Amino acid sequence: MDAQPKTKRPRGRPALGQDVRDAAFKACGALLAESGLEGMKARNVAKRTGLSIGSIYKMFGDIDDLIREINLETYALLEAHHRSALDAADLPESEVQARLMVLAKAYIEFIIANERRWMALLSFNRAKGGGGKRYAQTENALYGIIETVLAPAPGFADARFRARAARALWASVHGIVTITLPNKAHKYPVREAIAQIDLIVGGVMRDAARSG
Amino acid sequence: MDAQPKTKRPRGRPALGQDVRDAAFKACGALLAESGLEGMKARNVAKRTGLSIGSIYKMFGDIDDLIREINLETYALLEAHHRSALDAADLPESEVQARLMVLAKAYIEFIIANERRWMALLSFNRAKGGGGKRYAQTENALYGIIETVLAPAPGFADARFRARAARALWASVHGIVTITLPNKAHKYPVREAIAQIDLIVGGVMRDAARSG
DNA sequence: TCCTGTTACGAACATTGTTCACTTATTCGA
DNA sequence: TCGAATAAGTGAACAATGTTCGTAACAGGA
Repeated sequence: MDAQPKTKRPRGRPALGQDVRDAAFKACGALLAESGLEGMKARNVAKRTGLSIGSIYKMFGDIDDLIREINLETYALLEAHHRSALDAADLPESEVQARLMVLAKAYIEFIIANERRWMALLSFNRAKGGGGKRYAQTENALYGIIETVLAPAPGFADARFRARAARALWASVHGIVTITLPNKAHKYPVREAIAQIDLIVGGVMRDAARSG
Repeated sequence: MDAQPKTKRPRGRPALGQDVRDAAFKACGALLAESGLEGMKARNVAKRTGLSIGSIYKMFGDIDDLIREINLETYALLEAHHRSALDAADLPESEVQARLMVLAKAYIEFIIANERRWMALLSFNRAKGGGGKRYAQTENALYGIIETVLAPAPGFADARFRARAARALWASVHGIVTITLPNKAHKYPVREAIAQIDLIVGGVMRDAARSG
């Protein structure tokens, strides 16, 4: 039901529909994947979608808003990728360290598969600050995954400690991946990143288990 | 001696001297500190120094080159700050974990005191890639400090392992600081960052001591 | 004094974000 | 059926900024 909206259209030229907006947004994603933020110019998006510059501005506000929206999508994709990797690994919940490594590797995979998207997110956030509440929400979702994985481990019974550890571990993985993957000094940057992550995660987990 | 250069000036209009270049570079630093990369426009630098735009381009190549040079200076300042903090703390070399925490706190202090400089470094490097060999060199100097501090700790005798651990720890601290300090969710972001760092560093150090 | 080579200068160009007066498409009322 | 009203799309035009390059300024030599 309610396939046809009961609200009569007001008079005036018909507005561009959600479908057009979606197409334009998709075009942005394609542009980003092809040539990074450099390629995501208002005029490029307009050309791709057959719209005028003015319409792009009507739909997305200014370019920064558009980039924030793309970045939000990137976060969502990242979260989805993490969840599906964890599902696919199908490890018992007691295998906490192994499950954390699955997440870390999923992060690396995601970055490699979505390099420009990821760079766009980082560089934009550094330069102009994050996107407020909606960003924070998505970040918390990510931390939530880690907290859940961490829960059964010995030494992580306290929820407050677990929350802090989840954030610390996530940030550490993020730092390692951010610094190591683009570093040309390593012949196998992925291996090196994983080794470093293993060093940190292993250390923290074993220590918590013993001191717990 | 050799106060006056023996090489006669070639004919032609006198070139802008190194002193002018230094002044212009300093002006860039001031501009950066005042208003971030946004303020470091070619025209602003020209106005500040009383030079023409053309001269700025002659001296620094394009704007990206200029930013890379500023970033290189930032790295150097950071390294100096680390070294002096370590000296000032005056802890025995055996107090490895405490000395690592001194370094981490020095990092935090530096970021707070040089917020825009630091953001410029990160966002530019994310967006356009680092500055090649000279960057790598300075980064290695930073890792070198940590390796040195790490050396006396039990479990870090192997040089290769120590090098990896130094990079992993540095990256972790970097990640934590990068994510936590700008995060408005925390009432005391500095304390939170230090607590997270302590969790990671403490875990890794104690684990290494036990696993030998 | 004039010539020549070097360098600084800044007007001019290209690109890109952004706005807004105008055109277009549609509905409503007569 | 038609014109008025109105909402929305359009793209020329503006502003800011990176970058280039023809020209003027300057210093040494003839």
